[in-house]
Amino acid sequence: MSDKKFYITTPIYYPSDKLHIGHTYSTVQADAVSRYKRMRGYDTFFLTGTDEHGQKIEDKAKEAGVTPKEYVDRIVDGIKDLWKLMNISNDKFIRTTDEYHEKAVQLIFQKMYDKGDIYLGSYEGLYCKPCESFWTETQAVDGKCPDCGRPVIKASEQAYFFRLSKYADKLLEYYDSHPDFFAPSMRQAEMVNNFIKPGLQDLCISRSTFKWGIPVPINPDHVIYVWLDALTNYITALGYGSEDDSLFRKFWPADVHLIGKDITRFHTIYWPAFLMSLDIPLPEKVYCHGWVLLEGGKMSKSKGNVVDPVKLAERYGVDALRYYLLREVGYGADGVFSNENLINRINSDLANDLGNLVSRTVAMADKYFGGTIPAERVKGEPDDDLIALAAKTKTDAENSLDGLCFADSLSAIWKFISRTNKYIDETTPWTLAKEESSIPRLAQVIYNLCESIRIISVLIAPFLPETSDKIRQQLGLGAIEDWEECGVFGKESTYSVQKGEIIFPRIDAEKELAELEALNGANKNDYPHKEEIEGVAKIGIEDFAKVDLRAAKVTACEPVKKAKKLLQLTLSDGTGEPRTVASGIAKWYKPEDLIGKTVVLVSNLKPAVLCGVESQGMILAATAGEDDVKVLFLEGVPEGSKIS
RNA sequence: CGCGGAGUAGAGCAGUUGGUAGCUCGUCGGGCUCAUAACCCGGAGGUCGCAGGUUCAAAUCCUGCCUCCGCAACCA
Repeated sequence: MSDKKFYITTPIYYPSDKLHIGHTYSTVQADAVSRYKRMRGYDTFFLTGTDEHGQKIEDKAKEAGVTPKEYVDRIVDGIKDLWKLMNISNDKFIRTTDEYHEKAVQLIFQKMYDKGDIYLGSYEGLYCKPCESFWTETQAVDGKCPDCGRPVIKASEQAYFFRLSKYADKLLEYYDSHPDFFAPSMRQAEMVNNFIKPGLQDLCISRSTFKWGIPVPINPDHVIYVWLDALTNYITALGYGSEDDSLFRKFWPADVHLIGKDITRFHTIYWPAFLMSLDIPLPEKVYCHGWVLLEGGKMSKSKGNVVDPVKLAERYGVDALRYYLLREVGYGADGVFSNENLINRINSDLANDLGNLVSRTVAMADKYFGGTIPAERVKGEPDDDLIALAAKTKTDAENSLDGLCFADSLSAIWKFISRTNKYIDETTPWTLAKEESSIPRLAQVIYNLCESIRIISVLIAPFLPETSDKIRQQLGLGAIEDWEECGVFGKESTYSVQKGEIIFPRIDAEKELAELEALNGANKNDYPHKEEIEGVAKIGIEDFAKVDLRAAKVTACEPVKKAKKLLQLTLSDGTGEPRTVASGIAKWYKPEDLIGKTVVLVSNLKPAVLCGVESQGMILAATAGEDDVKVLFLEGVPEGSKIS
């Protein structure tokens, strides 16, 4: 083994539900890099796992009538199966409920505490259980979580805090001296401007409102709260804080933390600050990839997209799904998933270009030479060009992959695949086969094709491991010895091919899409809101009577400064006193659309300050579509009329 | 003026030391027949968001504006 090491991590996933295509995307990327680094001789450690504590899981387990551990065990099994299915080559799977992790986290807490970076304070606020987040009064007016819209509960508790504020300057220094820390680099400005410059708040790192967590060592009434527990997995997995920390000494610091862009803040601010507090070196790079979006917006069952990675892999093959994810989504950018795109990619890139290239080459070797290419060969015109591109492709693919640009790397490889297909047209083997005298030339052509395909089999191995094996089998080759063999054109002296199954069968796109449509149609219903309506709890008339609804006329209206979504309305509600209400409808209405109209006012809503405007109530509007809101207008109703 | 990103052929994207606008898919036409109705070649299709400016020359630099997106923030 060489002294080159490589340590890469994925986020640890929260096992409250089954994982979806986005999680698969993260993990597949990490897998591709890991395989590549291993092939290049790096001593590689690839970590993934699950973040299993928290109130949400405690609650879900209670609902299901099992212990939290029993609950997560079931889901974690499913996650492990998914990674097995996707051919993920992780070296370790950490669970935050693993004993060594819990012990190490307690030790970490103690170290930070001893250093004076943790203090006991008190936390007051409104708490959203599903999101495990505290909100301030202004954030959660109306008693709803700004994130998910579900009700929040009042909570005030003693809690331990981490002195995050202390590390602001050191963080900035680190960013400046490590220009590659953020990937893509634009995330740096985002974090600095939004969080560090306005002033970092100390971070709450304990809870006493639930039990499902790692106990705070110095106070058993508290459990350690999410980020200190979760982020530290990256070092506890290597044995930090345990008797045997040899892996930690070998692999830390991490070369890449691969994460989704939504958790950038935690990995580029909190995590480095934790490490500074512990006097541990910081990771080299945090790569924040984009999201896999669905056609027409977010994932939703009623849209009818099949996004369960297991179903996709079963239907189209694991490598087809891996290829699609790595090829279709750009560096750090969001990508759109659609069945149609997936099928097109499979057909054109995998079936037509790659699969068919292997198929026609093997078929010719078989037909003209009975499978084994003779030793007597003659070189010819386009050979050098093909060989030159093979060499260039290797460097191009490497450079892109070193920079985590998966799509670019694949794109370079596919250029070579195209060039190889073209080589067949240029050399017309079927013509050569007709003349006895040109048989040696034919042998050379077929040999060059086999060499090209062998090189391709190495280049695609990090991305499509199964396909690489299948191809090599048809070429009569064994396992790949090492990465560098894709730089040697002429490595094999000859080939004895073995015809095999079609690697990527073409998909009849029209038929397939129709079938998917039918599948979705089966569980789609004609009333899209049915589910959500049924999910709302019944209330009595006395509850409804608490809400005072009044007709009110809009006398003035203007946009709220520093707010994109808010309009400030002045209403006449029959009391003679003007009322100011802020409403988040700027996207759909202009001030002049509203002035003079009569709207429905919730008149007894507790006032709240929004962007500097005191909003004394709210007006009613209907969510007509996913991104469409209609204010309810009244006609012929005097101001102040009670509505019930 | 909160911070940042982006607007290039029907779709998805490349393209900054300024110098005839490219790729993939789709589309149209041709070639070939080894192959998975695959492969290869060619055509059509863009006033490079808008308006100014610098320059012999701007998608590329500068200024202003419009639109979209992400983060943050208040969708009461």
